[in-house]
This record gives sequence, C-alpha cells and structure tokens, in this order.
Amino acid sequence: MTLPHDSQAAQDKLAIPDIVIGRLPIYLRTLKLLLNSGQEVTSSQELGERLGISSAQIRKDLSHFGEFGKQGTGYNIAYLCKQLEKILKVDCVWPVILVGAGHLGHALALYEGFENRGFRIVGVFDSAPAKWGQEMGSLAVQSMDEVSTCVGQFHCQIAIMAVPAEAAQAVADSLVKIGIRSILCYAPITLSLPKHVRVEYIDPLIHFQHMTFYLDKGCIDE
Amino acid sequence: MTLPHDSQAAQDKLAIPDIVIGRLPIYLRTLKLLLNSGQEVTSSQELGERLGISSAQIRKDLSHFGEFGKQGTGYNIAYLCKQLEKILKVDCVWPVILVGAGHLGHALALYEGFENRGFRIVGVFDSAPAKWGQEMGSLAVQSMDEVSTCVGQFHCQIAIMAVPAEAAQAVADSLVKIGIRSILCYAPITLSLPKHVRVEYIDPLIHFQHMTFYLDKGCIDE
DNA sequence: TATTAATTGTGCTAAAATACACAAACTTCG
DNA sequence: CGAAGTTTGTGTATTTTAGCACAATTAATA
Repeated sequence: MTLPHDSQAAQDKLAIPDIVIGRLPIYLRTLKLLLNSGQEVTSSQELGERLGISSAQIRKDLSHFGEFGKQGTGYNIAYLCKQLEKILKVDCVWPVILVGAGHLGHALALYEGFENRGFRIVGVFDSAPAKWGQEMGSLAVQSMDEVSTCVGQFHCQIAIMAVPAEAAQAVADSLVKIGIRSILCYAPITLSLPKHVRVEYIDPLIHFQHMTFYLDKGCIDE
Repeated sequence: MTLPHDSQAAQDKLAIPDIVIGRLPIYLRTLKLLLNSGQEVTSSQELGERLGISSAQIRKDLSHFGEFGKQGTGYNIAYLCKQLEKILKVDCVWPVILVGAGHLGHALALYEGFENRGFRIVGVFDSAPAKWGQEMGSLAVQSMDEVSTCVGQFHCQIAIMAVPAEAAQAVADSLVKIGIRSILCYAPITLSLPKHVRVEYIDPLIHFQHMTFYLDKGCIDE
C-alpha cells in the first residue's frame, strides 16, 4: 500500500510549512462567512484585504495544494471551501473530549459553534465528585475513570483541557497514555509531552501581555 | 521631552520584532511557575527545554532588552520576572472591559487568574436587557450605553469581546470610537479596524482545524 | 472579433527568523 | 591557586518566510 505516489504525497505534506497550514482555517472561516452572505466568487485580493494578508501570500499558500482558482475570475467560494475542508480533514465531524467542568468547561460544553465546523464534544469529565452527573447541554459530567472508555468508544484523538494549571501536566500525561494525540490546552502552562502529541494553547493573559507592550502605560495603580 | 535618548528608545522598540515580544509572556509565565516552586536561578537551557525553544533563541530574545544573566550561573528568576514585567508593562494592573455576558463572558468574568498577571475586569456589558443587573463576581452586567462612561472613568484601553460573530464588527467599531486601543476577540471573525488598533483573536476551532491536518482521519461520520 | 481589464500561479528576490559557534566571564573543586 | 566545567551575549551563517513581478489565461466590452 506504500506506492510511490503515497510516499510522494507524504513527503510533500511534510514539506508544507506549518505556518501555511495555520492560515488555512482562517481562510476557511472567512470564505464560509462570504458564502453565507450569498457571495459566489472571490479573489485573493478581496480575501487578503479582509484578513490583512497580501494576495500573493494567499495564492502561494493555496498553490501548495493545487490550483483552485480561475485566471481573470478568482475563486468559486463554495468549491474552495470544500477543498480546504478536505485538506484540513474537517469535511466530517471529529469527536472531542472535554476535561474540566468549571466555568470555562461549562461555556465550552454549551458552545454551539463546534458542530458546523467539524467537531463535537462527546464527553465531559471532571475530577470533582460534586460535578459528576451535572448536566451540560446534552451531556452529563463523568468521572475521570470514564475518560478511557469514552475515548475508546469514539476513537477520539482530540481533547480540550480546561483544568487548573496545577493539574494540567498530570491530566495531559493520562490523556496521552490512553491515546489522545492532540490537545487544546486552556491551562496557563506549557506542557511536557512526547513529540508525537500536538498541543495548542489558549491563554488570554498571553495576549494581554503582548498587547500592553505597545500601549502607553495606563494602569490602575502606577 | 523628546530627548535623543527617548527617540532612540522608541526606534529600538520599533526595531524589536513582534514575534519576540510574543514570546516574552511565555517566558514570564514559566519563570513565575519556577519562582513559585521555590527555584531561584535558571538557565536559558533549562527554560528552553521546558518550552521547546532553543536556548540561543531565548538568549537572543532577551538581549534585545538588556543583559539579565550572569555567565556561568544563568538568570536570577525573581529579577528576570521583574524585568520582563517592566518590559511588558505588566508591573501594575490594567483595567479591562468585557463585552458579552453569555456563557463565555460569564466564565471570563469569574476567572480569578487575571489580577496577579496584571489585569482586572472593571466592567461587564451586554446588549440584552435580560442580562442587565445580573451579578458576575463582584460586577453587575450593564447596558452597552454605559461602556463609554466606564472606559472614561478607568482610562481603559483594553477590551475583551465575547459576543456572537454577527455582532462583532459593530461592537468593535463602537469600542474603537470611544477610545479602546486593544481588543481580545473571541468572536470567530476577522475584524476590519483602523491600524492603530491592535486585535488578537482566540478561536478554538482555528486550533482544532490546524490539528486535524496532522491527524489520521478519524471522524464520526466518514 | 479585437481590445482592455482582471486575476491566477510561480520563478526569483528580499527580508526575517532561527541556529551555530565561540570568546568572555563566572563557578566549582581538587 | 589553577584547571575544568557552565553559561551568557553576540557576530555570522543558514534557513524560513514573505513580497515582487510577470507570463498566461479568462472575462468583459466596444
């Protein structure tokens, strides 16, 4: 099954810069917005202006994966969306588990925007017995003992961690042990994990502290 | 007041790559963790291993701002923390307003991690009358008409937007009009704003769609 | 149909970011 | 005290990323 073509494809894939992959979801998000507004066609220039990215950048990014546009016209939005979804493998629904049922976990569990962009939370877990059984949308919070069963049942590869920083490393280790391969970590800490596991971080404070560098100082207590 | 030294400093500041500034909060976060665990000294190598960054990278980043280490020993953690806080201007508390009091806004309003990293939410606002007066921690949700007063009172430059995508552009425009200069946007949309306004985005779906590129396809419905 | 305008995909160039490697300085220890 | 071992800060080289510019192609229009 490892035909020359496959290995070539695998090699190409490795050759595509991660930073390019990172922009595709942003393109997709904006294209879907345009599509929903009824627009049928767009150009790299229009997209670039909306995103603050040069048109050449967009064209070059897309050119890694094929030729999706038509000269003189631009891109058919519906078609390009489909192609991007295929490239990113979000042309279907991925099961995701959520660990941590605090305020943030609660907000994530009830968020309705996941499904139509390719993801569904299939289990919510917390270490605190007080939380067990509590309803969050269509799911009830389960104990950490039940994570493994859920992951097995849904062949789940992705986890969201919305746990305190102190618990994060231990939780992450246990998730990796049962087969989780990608983690979206809301805990304000950098995790140490085997390199086959991909981790992405969301920490609003990091963004704030980045912003303040460029502001004139204006604190409450100087 | 615009002495040569100032203008030199301003020029230097512009010369420091944004990507470097973006790493400083991550260094700071980890240094504080080490500090809280009782450690007094660290090296660029130790820090780099924890963060998955080369030691040379860390040293070069820091060298933009001064010489903080000692050869043969490394860095005094408490001292380096103080210096980084000063560079990032988080050696005090910045007032932040929060627009949007849905589930996410609620979670953010109740999050207790802001204060000791330099930020405090000083007002929560929502357009829905049903939300007005509702308690969120020590704050009550106010109407959008009251944003301006609050921003003026606290000389607030930073806003969090936790509103639906459809409302985001209009909300952002109004925030900019009353003087907000930095926005942390949780709405899944790229905003069009004057370039003196800095916007950072948090959208978990963007991270998910980035991750799936590297996973073997394993969706619920293929 | 011929002309003009628009837009893509890409080879080449420029700029930015990262990694290497080492002198200088400090610490430890026999 | 001297030698061996660390670690910083930085000049240089390498790699990565972004930008430019244009031939090729399509659409629109007169």
